[in-house]
Amino acid sequence: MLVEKVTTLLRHFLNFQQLKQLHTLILVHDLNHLNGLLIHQLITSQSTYSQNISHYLRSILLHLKQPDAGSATSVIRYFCTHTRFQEAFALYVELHTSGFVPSTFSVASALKACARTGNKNGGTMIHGDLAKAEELFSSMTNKDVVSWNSMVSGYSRNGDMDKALSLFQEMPERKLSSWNAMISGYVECGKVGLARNFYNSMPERNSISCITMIGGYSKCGDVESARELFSKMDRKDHLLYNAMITCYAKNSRPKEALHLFSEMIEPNVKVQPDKMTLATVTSACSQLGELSFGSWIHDCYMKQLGIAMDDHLCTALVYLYAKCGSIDTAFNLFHKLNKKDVVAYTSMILGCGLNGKEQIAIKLFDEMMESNIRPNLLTFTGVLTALSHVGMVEESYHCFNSMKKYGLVPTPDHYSLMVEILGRAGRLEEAHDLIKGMPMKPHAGVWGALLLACSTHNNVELGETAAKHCFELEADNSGYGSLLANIYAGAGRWEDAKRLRNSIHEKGLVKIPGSSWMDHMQA
DNA sequence: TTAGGGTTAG
Repeated sequence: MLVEKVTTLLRHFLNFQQLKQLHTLILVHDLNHLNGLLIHQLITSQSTYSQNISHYLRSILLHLKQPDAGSATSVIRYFCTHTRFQEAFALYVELHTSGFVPSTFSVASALKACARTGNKNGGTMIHGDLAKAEELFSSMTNKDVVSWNSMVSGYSRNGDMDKALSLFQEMPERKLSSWNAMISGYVECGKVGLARNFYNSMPERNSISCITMIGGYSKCGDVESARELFSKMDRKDHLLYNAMITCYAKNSRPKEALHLFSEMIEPNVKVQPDKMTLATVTSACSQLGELSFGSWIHDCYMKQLGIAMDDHLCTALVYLYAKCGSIDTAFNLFHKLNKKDVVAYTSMILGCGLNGKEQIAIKLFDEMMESNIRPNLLTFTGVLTALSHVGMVEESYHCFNSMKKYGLVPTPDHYSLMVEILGRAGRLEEAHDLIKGMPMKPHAGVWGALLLACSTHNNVELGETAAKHCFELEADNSGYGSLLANIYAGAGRWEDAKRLRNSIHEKGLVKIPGSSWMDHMQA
């Protein structure tokens, strides 16, 4: 009697409070099988993400003695559709450790969350669950397209394209989304050519197929192929524009990104941008140091379109303002973030480090460490840049050496910064030793930093060594020759200086503005 | 009652 009553009630539209009351009823009367329905209603009654609901959903699931796969999948998907991939994956791990038996659907959802958070280790963990899911799948009597697709996407997200392909070929009725899952898998493992073969042989395509391909070309730097596919699409929605604008921005072609954006909003095209478009366009502005266009987006355009701020867009603006030296505005936005993550902190640290606010950059880094936010390679670029400007050698060493604590391997750029720091302090031999001990081949920027230091400290011998490497690595950059000539002149070796300057002149080399070590200082 | 494919920030 009660069961029917609660079930009927659950099929009606109820608000959060009413659903909570029903949940109490379910708990008291041990009507566990109704939890799935309750969870579904809780999710569908919400149009936006809410912290409240999210906590509540988690607690319902985790208090179940045996959470069913359907409910678990619904909640994981709730997090995913609201781009809370970390929460989605964390929930899956929690369920897993409490003995939850995964289904094909829950595995596919968890893998999606994993892929979007860049969590490779998680993918490996789920691999084991995938085998269980496959068992479950083979025992299913009436497999529908959704279950087939879940298996295909499960394997393709896990990088097992052989299995994904054989399942795909076995599928009785392939849908558009099945093809898209295959394309996405090949793109993910860097096989963009194979992805393109699939794309070409598809019976029909939608904008998702095209977006996936553009993303693949973007990742491998093939902007031209991306543009070719983009141009061929006759109906272009804002998602397609977003993908292409992102492709330009990610491949350091910010001008083309802005150009395509202006094309998108032209009166005769008039595709409505969303917050993703604006986040990407803001990023293109940052690359160009184009503050006026970016602040127009912030001050006018968002209001005009009725687009609300979100953390991604806000972070893009934080970096724009910080990089352009408007540290106060950057800070105001930074404090408005719902969640200050590694990207937000790094944006502030980089911006402050570049604009003479070194102490603030260092303070932000400490604050970030105290909040247990894991730094990444770019965070260290930011903090080392700040430290280099104030000449804090021992702190820099400490910082540089702490990278491995976070599983980070310093890149040649980080070595460049250390060489610059040691060089400024006049510790040239030490800088040279650091270069000699590098586990990878130093690029011209590393030797360039040493060469620059040798010129400020008048060290001819080491300067010659550094210059020799620079010439080898970047033969067409005359900046290095000029630096060495200055060193000769400073040491009174006028003949050598003259000889070098003449040879630069003869080769017709023009000093390239912003050589690579300058880029490191200004990037 | 639910479950599958894509694009955003340093």
